[in-house]
This record gives sequence, structure tokens and C-alpha cells, in this order.
Amino acid sequence: MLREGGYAVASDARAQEKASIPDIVIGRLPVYLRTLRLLADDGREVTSSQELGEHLGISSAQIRKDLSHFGEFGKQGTGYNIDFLCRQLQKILNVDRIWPVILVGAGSLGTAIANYQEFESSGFRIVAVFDEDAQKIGKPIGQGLQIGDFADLGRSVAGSGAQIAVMAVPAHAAQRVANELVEAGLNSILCYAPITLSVPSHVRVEYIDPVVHFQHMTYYLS
Amino acid sequence: MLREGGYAVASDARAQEKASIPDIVIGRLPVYLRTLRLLADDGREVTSSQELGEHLGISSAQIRKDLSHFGEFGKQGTGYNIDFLCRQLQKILNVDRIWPVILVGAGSLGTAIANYQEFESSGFRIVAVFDEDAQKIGKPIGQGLQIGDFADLGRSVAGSGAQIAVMAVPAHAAQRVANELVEAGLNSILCYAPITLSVPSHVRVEYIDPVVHFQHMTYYLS
DNA sequence: TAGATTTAGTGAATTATTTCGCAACCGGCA
DNA sequence: TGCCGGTTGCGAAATAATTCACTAAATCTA
Repeated sequence: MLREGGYAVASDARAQEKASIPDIVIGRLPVYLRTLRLLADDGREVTSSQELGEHLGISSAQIRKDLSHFGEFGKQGTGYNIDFLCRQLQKILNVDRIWPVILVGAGSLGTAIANYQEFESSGFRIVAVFDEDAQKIGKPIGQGLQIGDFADLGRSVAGSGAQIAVMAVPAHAAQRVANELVEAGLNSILCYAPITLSVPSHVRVEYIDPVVHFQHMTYYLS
Repeated sequence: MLREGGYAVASDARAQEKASIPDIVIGRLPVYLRTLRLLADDGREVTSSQELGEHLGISSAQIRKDLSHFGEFGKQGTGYNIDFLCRQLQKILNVDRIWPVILVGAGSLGTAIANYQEFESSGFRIVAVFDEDAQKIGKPIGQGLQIGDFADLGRSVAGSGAQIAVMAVPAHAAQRVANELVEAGLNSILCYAPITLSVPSHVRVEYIDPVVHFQHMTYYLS
């Protein structure tokens, strides 16, 4: 894990930091950011860990502890400047830029994703959409995009510099699509198919499966 | 937390059990179930915690420990009978039945959800769809459904016995919609809007926000 | 100005979760 | 039958995450 020799010396500190900050903490930062931006939209200028915690249903100590991994962003007696903290979180999460995203699957879910307006303001832009269905290829989708042939994925992605893909394909196609995405050089996949993908260790996959959430909820019902 | 007096005595043991099993364990059960069903579809009859763990990228010990909260489902030397374990997990998660689900929001995401085929086989059926947009009310959606007027939610839901709702509405409408759902007697909400809802403590909310996942992933990119 | 109040940051304590390691057990096979 | 490789279930140990509790600092109030 600790890289010996090689080029990057200056960046080792950052790499070290990334390794040492719990992933579960990283997972909460986008939620903090989202909440802060809503407060900002409300015209609010400052907030406190306590107020944030009440909004989110977590303890103020957790918020302070989470943020303390990255620096000191607040002021005693006052709290946090919302704009400032937003900018800091955006920097930490690397969303102080726009990431190009490849969408695979142009069914009704893929279409909904292509139409979703929140991506752009959150650091993401869908730059290409692919499908295998000849009926769909060539059709317009989203904001000025056109459905491309999934068979052309490799060629299309090569120059784009995209690292992130969203998969909105049926479960039976998902592993095959994932293989192609990895082959094309992508390293981050958000998978809506209800299946756990098998990918090389340098590729990160996150999953969205409403059934998992439903079943989690029904455990507590009767 | 401990209920004194009142009716339920026999069910207190179960309530106790529910309280004592970590929520994080419950959250993994649907993933185990999903994986087992894929194995079953492949014609497999038995599996082991080791094999499952490899599929899922977690340790076999974790799977065994998780299952051990609920009973003994495996056989030494052999592993787990897939069909049997599926049935047990379905029973534990209360998805050995079909839960009616109310969908609010008939935009492109709502439409995708209404069309999604996996719910039925996983224990859920969308029984009603609501929207506020007069243009949409009355139009067909999903499998033989018709978009209802959100204003009628209370009346429509009252008799249906539904406890679960999915919200596919814009963030600015989400809290208001959630209030109505709670008012109508629902106690479980799956929210696709990028906002943390404020609800009474007897209501459980789960969230799906692709931006949260994207931003989690970009932390590790550069 | 002085004291009261609010709040961040953080080491320590607590609580939760995961992993280890092994006894008990199963089924196959010589 | 008796051994052997494989596997579960589970107590104990290790690790991880959260909360506590306190100091220091900023603001507010009169």
C-alpha cells in the first residue's frame, strides 16, 4: 500500500491521507454538501454542526469529527460559513470541476438518467449514451445527445477522457457491459442493475437497487 | 423502546430480536438474497459462505455471522441449500408476500420506476401512481395503471393498506409530498429526491441519490 | 468591559462491527 | 468402518466508528 520509490513524492501525502480516512466518512460528505447547498439556496450564510446534525438526523459530534479529517472549517461560537464549507467540500470531493460521464442503456431508466437535471450542478455531465438496440441507435436523448452504438464504445470513449460510467441495463447484460467498460478504460461505475459485478480491483463500483432498500424497510414492517 | 403493558406479549420476543440485530446486517440480507437467486437461476443448488463472499467481495465469516443472527441455515461440510436459504431470507425480510407500493411522481423517473419489472418478483407491486400535474392525471402508466391526482392521495390510500411509498418528485416538492404521505398513514418511504426529509420517528426513509454515489467515487479520482 | 453563551476541534471512552480461530460436524471414499 | 477435506456456527479478539466531555475561542448581552 505504501508506495516506495517512483515519481510521486509530493502526492504521497495526499494518497496517504486518502487511504487513512475511513470510506464511511467520505460517503457522508456528499450528503453534507447537498444539505449545505439547500441551506445556501434558502439564503442562509452560516450554520452549526448542531443544526446540520438535526437536519440530517445524526450527531453534531459526528459532523465535526468527519470534517476534522480534512482541516478546520469552522469558527468557535459561530459555526461554519456555508459558502466556504461548500467550496471546501467540493474541493475535497473533486467536484470543483465537471466530470464527463458515459451512460449505457437507453431504456426508460436510462432516459430518466439522461434527462436528470441535477448532475450538471453537482459536478457531472453525461457526454455520451450507448445502447445495443438497433431501434434506439441514432435517436436523440437527454440534452442534445444521440444514442450511440454500444459496439462503438471503445472508440468513442478512448479520446473523451471519461472515467465514470452509469449502467442502466438489464441484469442479464450487466456483467458483459461492465467488462466492456473496464476494457474501454473506465474506472468508476454506478450500476443500477440488481447484480454484484465482478471487476478488477482498480475499478470502483457503486450500486443503486431500489429492491434492496424496499426489502430493508420491510424487515421492520409486518 | 421497551413497550410496557398493551397487547403484544408473544410478539415482544420478535420485537426484541429486531431491536438487537444490527441494522447494517439487515441491509446486507437483500444483497445476499439477490445473489442467491441469481445462483438459483444458474441452476445451482448449494453454495458456501466462501463462494458467496467471493461473489460479493466480502468475507465468508461476515456472511456466516450475519446469518447466525437468525438461525442455522447451513450444513457443515456442504454449505447452504440455495432454495432453502432464499426462502428463509424472504421470510426474515418479510418478502414472502407482495407489498403494495404507492408511487408519487410520474415524470421520467417515475415512469421508469412504474415500468420496472423486478419489483413483482422481489415482493413489491406498485398499486397506484400520483402526480400533481393536471396534464398527466388520467394518463396510463406502468402495467395497467392510471396516473391519479395527488390531491386524492389520502382518500385513495386509506383503504389500500399500503405502508410503502416511492417518491420520484423534484427536491422542491419532496418535503411537502412526504408530509402528505405521512398524513395518509404511510410509514416507509423510498426517496429519490436529493434532500433529507424531516419525518416523525415512526416513519422510515431510505434515499437513492446518484450524485451522492458519483461524488463518493470522485473523491478517489483525480 | 465582563460575564454568559455558543460552538469548533479533539483525545479518550464507549460502542459497534468485523475478523480470527477452532470445535463440531458432514459426506465421500478407501 | 475410519479417516480426510471441507464447512458451519460461534465465542473471543481485534479493529473501526461513534459519542463523550472538555478546552479554547468567538460572539452576544447588558
